[in-house]
Amino acid sequence: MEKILDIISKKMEQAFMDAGYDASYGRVTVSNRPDLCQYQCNGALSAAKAYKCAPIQIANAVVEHLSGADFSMCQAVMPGFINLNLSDSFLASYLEGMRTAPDFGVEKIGAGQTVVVDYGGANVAKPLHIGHLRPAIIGESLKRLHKFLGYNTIGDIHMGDWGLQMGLIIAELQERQPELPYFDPDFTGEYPTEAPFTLSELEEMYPTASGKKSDPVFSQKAHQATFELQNGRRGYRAIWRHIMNISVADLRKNYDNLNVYFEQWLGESDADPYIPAMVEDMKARGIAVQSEGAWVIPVEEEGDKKEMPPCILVKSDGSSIYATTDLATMVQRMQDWNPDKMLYVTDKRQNLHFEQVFRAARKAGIVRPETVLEHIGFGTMNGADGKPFKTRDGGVLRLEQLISDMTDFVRSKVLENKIVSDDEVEETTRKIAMGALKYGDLSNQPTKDYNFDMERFAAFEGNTGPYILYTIVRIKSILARYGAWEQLPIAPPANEYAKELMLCITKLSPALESALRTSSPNLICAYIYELAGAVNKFYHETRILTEENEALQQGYISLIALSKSILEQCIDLLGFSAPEKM
RNA sequence: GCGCCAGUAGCUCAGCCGGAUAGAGCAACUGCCUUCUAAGCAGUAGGUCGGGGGUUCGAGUCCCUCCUGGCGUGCCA
Repeated sequence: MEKILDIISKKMEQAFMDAGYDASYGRVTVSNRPDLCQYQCNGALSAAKAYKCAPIQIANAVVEHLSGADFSMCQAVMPGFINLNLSDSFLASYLEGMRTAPDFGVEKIGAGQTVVVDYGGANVAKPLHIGHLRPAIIGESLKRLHKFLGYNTIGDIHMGDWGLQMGLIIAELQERQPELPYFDPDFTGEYPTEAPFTLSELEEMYPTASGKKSDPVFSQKAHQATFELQNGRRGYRAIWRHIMNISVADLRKNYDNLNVYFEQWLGESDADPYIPAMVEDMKARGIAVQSEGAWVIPVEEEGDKKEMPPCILVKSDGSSIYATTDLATMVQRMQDWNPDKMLYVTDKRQNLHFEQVFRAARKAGIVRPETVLEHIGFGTMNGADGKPFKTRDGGVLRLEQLISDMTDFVRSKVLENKIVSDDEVEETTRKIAMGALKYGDLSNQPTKDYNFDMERFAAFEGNTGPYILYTIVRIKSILARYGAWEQLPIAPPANEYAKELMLCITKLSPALESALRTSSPNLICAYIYELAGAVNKFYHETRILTEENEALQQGYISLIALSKSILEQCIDLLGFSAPEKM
């Protein structure tokens, strides 16, 4: 469906032309003075200079040429604003269009395009910690938004599964259990199918090994093991598969728990096979040059304001680096999926790195010239005190722990309210906790640092996830009591609160498109906060179930039903869902 | 040094391509439950939009400059 602003802008542009002015002045915006009007056009003000006359004259002339039953009011006011109100019938028919169209008539602007969202960054053999929360939540939301707007979407977790960490674990395992067949170079039989360690042992081994990096002997062994693993040593590959199996199962469980699902579980190891040919090609074509012992891709460009260090492709010791892996991953993605857009959701401190990699990719022709490459650099999540998040003993907080803290907090509130039956407490708690956590994160601009304050996120008032959920639950409750509501058409607004709500509903498309364009799920949050507010005002001022005029009541019901559907759709884009009661 | 980002109410943050009176939430205070869930609604109070210049009919928004904070700046990811 065409957006309302586009519909009225076209009419306004036509009116400007009919009045003898350039159509470009006819852009209409949502009013910033809702007490005066619903929509406004400021074009007469900017046109005044070009046409050397008073803005009010232009506005008056334009209003003369505006026509149609779509407006209940259009007037020119000093110094030259053009104020507009939609007619009730137009509003109702537009909403009825949204109600009956698939996906509320939101235009599929991404149809035919493929986007890859790279948003995991989890490391194998290391439990997810608090730092993995933002990429998971933001990435999942951006992926769902793209999908809703018609893109073919591929979420790729891009695990860290190939570096020194693997060598460290292998070296550590060898010290503990040297008798294992994996370490016998002459072993030719089948390796055990059972891993020689459990998940918790694995999680303990890695930090232990990591702590021994300063020991030159151990460090040498770890580097050697990494090298041999990457060069295909049979026993080490077998250990690696054990680590992967155990670790991926655990990661999957944790991401499932967050309602985060990846289409692809690829990692750095999957990019590895593409590296040699890519590097050779870049050397041969002169894209990569030698510098200070390394092979680098110069990426500085005309007009750079800052120093742009080259992108290092091969380190001076001959090994590859994260830029190499990222470029090779692009090769794989272009070859397998040929995406039109790639989004990287990582910490904003990697901004320069991705700037370099993107430039290198374009220079080397790895991606098409029109392929969109975007780094969504998110800010740091700090503790409630504004300082980096630490546990009491100074360690890194595990993601599981954070979720369980939030869940416990929410559960006590749910029990306190005594609305939910005993057997539904857990499911309800889980949904509210997830809503609180995700909304608390996503309602901030992704690029900004923010403070994680459980008290505030799970507070059941104000601009929070639970407030949105509560709004949905209230509507559900009424609809359940009312009965069959699915076929009821939208009626013209019966009161001011209904009209406000209806106007708010029409802003769905622009809100989602802005969110996509700027990669900002917080715009979805802002939209549903406004929508929920409009619903609650309407709810408070209008008696719905006791309304005796049947036509009026049906209009109320269809309106809140549509509101509920949109709210539910939007929170699904944010990655959570509403309980039945709360 | 250079670059990027931020600075808006006591706190946490919105503010779209420059438009009319800078908006929410929290905290504080005040009303509204025998009526669809009060996790709600309504209201009061709270601002030199970091400072100073400039452009414009009009600046929180654009330009310059200064101050403060965070981050980055060739072989970690």
